[in-house]
Amino acid sequence: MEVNCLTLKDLINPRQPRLDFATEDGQNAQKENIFVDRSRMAPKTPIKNEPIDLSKQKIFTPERNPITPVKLVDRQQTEPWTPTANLKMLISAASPDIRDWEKKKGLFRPIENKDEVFTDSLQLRVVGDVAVEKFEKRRPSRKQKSLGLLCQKFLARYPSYPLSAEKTTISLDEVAVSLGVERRRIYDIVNVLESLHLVSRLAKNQYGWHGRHSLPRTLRNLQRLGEEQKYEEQMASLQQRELDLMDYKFGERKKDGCADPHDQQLLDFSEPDCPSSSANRKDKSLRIMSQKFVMLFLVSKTKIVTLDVAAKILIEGSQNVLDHSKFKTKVRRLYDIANVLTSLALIKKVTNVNFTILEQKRVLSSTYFTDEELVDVAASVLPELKSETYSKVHVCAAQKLARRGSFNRVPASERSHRKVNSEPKPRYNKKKGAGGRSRELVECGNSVVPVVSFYYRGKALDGERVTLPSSSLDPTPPFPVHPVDSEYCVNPLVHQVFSMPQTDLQAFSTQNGLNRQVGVSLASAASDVESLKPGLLASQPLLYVPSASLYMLCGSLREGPLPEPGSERDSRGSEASAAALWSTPAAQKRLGEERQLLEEEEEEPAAKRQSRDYEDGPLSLVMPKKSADSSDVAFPKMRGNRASVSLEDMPLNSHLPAARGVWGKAPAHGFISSEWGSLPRNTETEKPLQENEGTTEPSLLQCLYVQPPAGLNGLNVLLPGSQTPHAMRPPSGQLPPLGVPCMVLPSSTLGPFPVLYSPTMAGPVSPAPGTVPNMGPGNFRLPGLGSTPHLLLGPAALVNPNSSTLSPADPQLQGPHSLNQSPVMSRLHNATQPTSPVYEGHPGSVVKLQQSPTPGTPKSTRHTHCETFFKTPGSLGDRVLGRRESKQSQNASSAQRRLEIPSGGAH
DNA sequence: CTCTCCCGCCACCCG
DNA sequence: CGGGTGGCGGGAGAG
Repeated sequence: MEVNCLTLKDLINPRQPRLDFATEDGQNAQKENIFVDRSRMAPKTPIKNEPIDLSKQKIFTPERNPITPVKLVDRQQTEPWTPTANLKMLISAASPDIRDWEKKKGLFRPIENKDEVFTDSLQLRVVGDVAVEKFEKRRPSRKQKSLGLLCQKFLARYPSYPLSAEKTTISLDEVAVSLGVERRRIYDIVNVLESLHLVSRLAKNQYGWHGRHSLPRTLRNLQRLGEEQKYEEQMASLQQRELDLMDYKFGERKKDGCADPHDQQLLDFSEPDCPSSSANRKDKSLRIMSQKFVMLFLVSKTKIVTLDVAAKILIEGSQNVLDHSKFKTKVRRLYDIANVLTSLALIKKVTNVNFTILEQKRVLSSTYFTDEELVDVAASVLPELKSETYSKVHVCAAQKLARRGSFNRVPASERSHRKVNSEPKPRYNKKKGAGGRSRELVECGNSVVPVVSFYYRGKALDGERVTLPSSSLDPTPPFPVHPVDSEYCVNPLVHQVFSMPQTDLQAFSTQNGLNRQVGVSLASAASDVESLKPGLLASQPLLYVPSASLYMLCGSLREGPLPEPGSERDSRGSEASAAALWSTPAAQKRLGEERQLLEEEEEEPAAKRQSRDYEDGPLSLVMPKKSADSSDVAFPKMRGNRASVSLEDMPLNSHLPAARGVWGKAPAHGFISSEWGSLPRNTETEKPLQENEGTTEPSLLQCLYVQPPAGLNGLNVLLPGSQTPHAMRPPSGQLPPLGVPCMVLPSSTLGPFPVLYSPTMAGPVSPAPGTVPNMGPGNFRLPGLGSTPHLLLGPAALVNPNSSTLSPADPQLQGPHSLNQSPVMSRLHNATQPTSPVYEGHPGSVVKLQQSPTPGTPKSTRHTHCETFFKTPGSLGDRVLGRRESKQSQNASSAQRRLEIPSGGAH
């Protein structure tokens, strides 16, 4: 307040801004994102050129607008003294909020300092509008300060696909200043980018920009790692655990204690990896977390991951303890990571509805997918579907559920249990009865909404869609698309969806280890909840609404040119060169730690990998140093080359078909990539949807609705289908025949959950009916997609997991992806191998029908590729600020504030 | 109220 | 050892 007063006075006399200000607000100065108003201090000098004098900087941040700090433009704005400017200043002085708001504006502006003109114009514009805007907008919303936006700005500075020859160095100090934020924020961004190898650390304060060239490869590697680590299984087991927990609570603990075993397994897994459970700082690094997080998406059939689930998995990976505080912290980090990944267009937040099924704990606030969007997607996928229909279905279903109370929000009272639980509770322990349960469920995973990411990327991100023919994102659609003409009917029978009996569902879920969500939802489907835990009730089967924290992978994550053999090599070459360029000791080091692992593995022959699987803990690969060592051991040969080497994913794939089968998985590169890659998708991004052909479009999300077999009472199943027709087919006809009338629902509704499959269903899903008999219980996945969730299980399976018959015969089916809950699966690393016998006999194992992604699949569709929004390569001025400055800034706070950036261009 | 997640303290560890 | 990094979690904005 006082400060404000002073400010006002000062403002009154605009011409003489008080330098004193700088000192006045010391505190504020420290805050991040606060922009220093250099202009006041030295109004005319462009900020860039000026050295930053932190001591002088003022905290005040008025923003750039009026006077925008930024450099610039000196005078233009200068005009601060224009009436408008004055007004602004006054306002700003008077209202902190306004000040902030202005700041934000600045942040958003394009960062390119270079475009002075641009900047200037913007500023001018801003100035003109500002007054008005100020009043209106008031402070920048918190969102404006988000890491995501900051990241976008950051990315806007560099070309997504820099020329191989060009080497761009990133000065953290400079960037921080440029963006007007504290360096700390930049670390967050850079760490995530580094985890994906978009940048690499060259030296202190210096990072090298690599761009997305190697992203596809990186993603493939991550996918592989994720598979090896059995993340998918972990997710499944996590869910299972929760289910078990539920049972437990109810005193119905499963006899087998499958859950326990699962847990145990998980533990086992993690332990190795994380050797010292040490919470080694590194283990917890954002970089690693980021990689793991990405792995989850890659491995997920649905490509949808909830932060809650991710957090749990990550926590488990490093430690067994799952206390609330840790969980909370993890989630916080995941949000940070998710924001960056979102900026990269690699993932997208998926949220359709405001209610969540299982949990209700969260109300979704943001809606990324509008009904319209969904419609578009649907249309693209299935031409037949009218968008209207689609939307109606979706909406209706949601509404219906809502009406039915499916989506209930958990009463606050119940929710509160969370806090209660926060005590160091043992994992899943809930103190609260029902309430607790609901929570648990929630955490597990909530929802899922299979959605096509690609399309949305454009909207969501609003960035321009970039298309790079060669480097486009992976075409692989997240969900398999069913051929239009397939048996599946697009019949929106929403109501059917609701009809599942709880018990059945529950049984399924429990027995089969379906996702918790699924199980829950199913259970809840039954209107009676009583039998079930209260919390659970609400959900309906099919429609899962993702919680706010739900994110989906955009596209397959594959970017860039892929896999054709030839192309791959090329990319490698480029990578190699890039690597070479950047091969500084520091960079190497890190790379070695993290990256190397990935790369090396890639090259590793399948056989080797297998052996190695055991060695490496799930997490180990990701882990930096430690892992590196281990990796060395494991993969000695790779090491030297890693840098140059790119991966040979292809070979691997071939070796491990099963593993890679899932769509989305990197795997199939050979096939998939080539397929996809070859398809010309360029620019699809622009109209991703339209492409449609429905069949071809991979990315769509579709859900197939399956009619329930007799046994299931009314259990309707939706299958996500998104594959292209071709893809869908199981390679060998392994697919079980599904004769199901299917409804196409947005995949989102289904989520990653398993679908129920009933033998009764007659029609074979795939054109070529698989030889696969219906195994009773078994999950199968839709053909074509790896992503496809495996779903259903035969009753038998339900009953006795072990008994379930898998068809061992098909190795493919067995892919790791199977949702199978059984923890056991996870154990079996080998499982990945197609041939591995391990699967056989695997209890309860889920059978994978096919790996959909099957490489073999012919057409892959292309996907739209998502790229970064901004491709501007702007170069930055490179002036790096003196480090000391930066340092000061830290202390002093704000050096950062300098905003040169203010360039106005908001994009 | 819960979900997000900004912000910045302060420990860690590198150079 | 100074200082760059970055884990961590309080606390507040947003819905």
